[in-house]
Amino acid sequence: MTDIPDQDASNGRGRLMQKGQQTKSAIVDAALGLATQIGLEGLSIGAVAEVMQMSKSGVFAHFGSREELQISVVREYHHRFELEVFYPAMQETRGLPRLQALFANWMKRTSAEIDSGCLYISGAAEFDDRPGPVSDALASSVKTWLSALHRCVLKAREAGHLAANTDAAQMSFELHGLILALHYEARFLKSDKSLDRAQRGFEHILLRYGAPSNLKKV
Amino acid sequence: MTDIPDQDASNGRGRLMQKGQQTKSAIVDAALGLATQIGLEGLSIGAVAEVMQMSKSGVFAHFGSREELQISVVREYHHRFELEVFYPAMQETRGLPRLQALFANWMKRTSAEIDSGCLYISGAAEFDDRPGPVSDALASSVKTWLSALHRCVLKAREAGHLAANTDAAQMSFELHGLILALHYEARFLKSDKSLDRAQRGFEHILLRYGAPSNLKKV
DNA sequence: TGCAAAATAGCACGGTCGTTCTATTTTCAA
DNA sequence: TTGAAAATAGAACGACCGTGCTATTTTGCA
Repeated sequence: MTDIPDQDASNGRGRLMQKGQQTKSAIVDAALGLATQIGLEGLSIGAVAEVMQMSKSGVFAHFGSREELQISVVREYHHRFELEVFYPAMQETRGLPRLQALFANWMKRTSAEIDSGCLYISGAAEFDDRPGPVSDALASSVKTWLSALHRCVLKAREAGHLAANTDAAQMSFELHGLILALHYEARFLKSDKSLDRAQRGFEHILLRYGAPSNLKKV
Repeated sequence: MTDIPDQDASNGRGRLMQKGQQTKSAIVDAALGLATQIGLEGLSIGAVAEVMQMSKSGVFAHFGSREELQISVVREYHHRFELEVFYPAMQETRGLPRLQALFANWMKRTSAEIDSGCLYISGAAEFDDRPGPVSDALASSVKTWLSALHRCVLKAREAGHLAANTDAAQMSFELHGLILALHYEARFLKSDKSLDRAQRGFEHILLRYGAPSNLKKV
C-alpha cells in the first residue's frame, strides 16, 4: 500500500523518469552487459528477459524490434565511452597531456578488467560484412570517437608538442592499432603483458612524432 | 609454423581422394567461405548444406557435430594462411627481407580483397569470452603464427638487421597492431587509406628498431 | 559383376529465435 | 478515487537450429 516511491528515478543525467523509461533504461543496461560478453549479434531478447526477470514480450514492447534494442545498446555504449574516456581527458590541459590522458583512459576501458570486452571492437568484427542500421550506428559512434582522437592529435601538434610535420591521421591509425592489439592479446590470448606493451608502444609513437623526451609519466 | 598435422594427406597435390574425402574437403571449403563472411559462430550446417546442394544430414555425417565442422574450418584457414603468408616469405633470405615479405603477405591476406575477412581476427572477437574446443583451436593457430613472426624478428636481430637491444616481443606486438588496425579500418570503416598507413607504420617501426635506412621497397 | 560398406537423403524431435495478438495488471493524472 | 493510458504477461506462429534415426543410393573392392 504505502510503498516509498523510488527516489532514484534518474537515468544518470539528472532528469526524472517515468516507470517505463526506468525499465527501458534497466533493460538496455542488462542488454549491454550481455552484448559485451556474447556479442551484439548473439544478443537475444529471451536472454535479456531472463536477466531482467521479465517476459519476452514485455522486453520486446519497449523496442519494437531486436534491431532497435541493438541500436539502443550501441548508443548506451557510446554514452559510457564518452563518460569514461573522453570527458575526463578533457579536464587535462590541451595538447600532449590531454592526448596522454585520452590514450590512458582508452587503454583502461579496453583492457580485460575481468569482464566485458569492447563493443566497438567485437561489433566491428561482427558487422563488417553485414550492412544495416546496427552497423551504421556502430560505425557512426566509432567514427565520432576516432575523429575526436584525430582532433586531439592535431591540437597537440598545434601546441608544439609534436613535430610540425606530424601526419595526424597516420599517428591516429597507429594508436588505434595499439589498442586493438591490446584488446586482442589481452582478451583472446590471455596475455598479461599486453597493457605494458601498449603503453610502451604509445611512448614509442610519441617519440617518433617528436614529443619532448621528458614525458609526464602516467 | 605448422604444428597442426595435415590430416587430409591428399588435399591439393597428386594423390587421389575417395569420394567421401573429396566431398568433405569441398564442404570445408564452402564452410570457410561462409565463416569468413558471417563468422564462425554464425556458421550453420543448414547454410553449408544449401551452398553444397546437399541435405543437412549429409553434411552433418561428415563431422558428427557442428563444433567439429568449426574446428575443421579453423584448420583449413590455418593451412591456407601458411600457404599464402608463411611459406612464400620463407623463400626470402633470412633477416629483414624475410620479415618484410612476411608482413607484406600478411597485409595482403588481411586487407579487404573485396571478400572474406580474417578468421583469426573475427574469430578472436567471437570467442574471447567463449571457452571451448573451437576457441582452443583458434588460439592455437594464432599463437603458432605469432610465434613464427616472433622468431622471424629474432632472426633479423641476430643477422644484425635490427638493433641489438630490440625487444622482439614488443616489436611483434606493434606489428600485430598495425595489421589489426588495417583490418578494422579497411573492412569495417571502408577506409581506402588503411593499406598505405599500415605500410608506413611498418616502415616507422623498422626505423625505430634500428633497421638500415636503405630499405628494400616492396 | 556382386556385395558389403560408405555416403547421402529424408524425416522427426526438442529447442530457441523474433514477432504478433490479446488479456491483464500497473501507473499516473484529473 | 477513478478511468484512460501505459506497461507487462502469456500463448501461439513460423522459421531455423543441431542432432538422431532409418531408408536409400552410391561407391569401390573381391
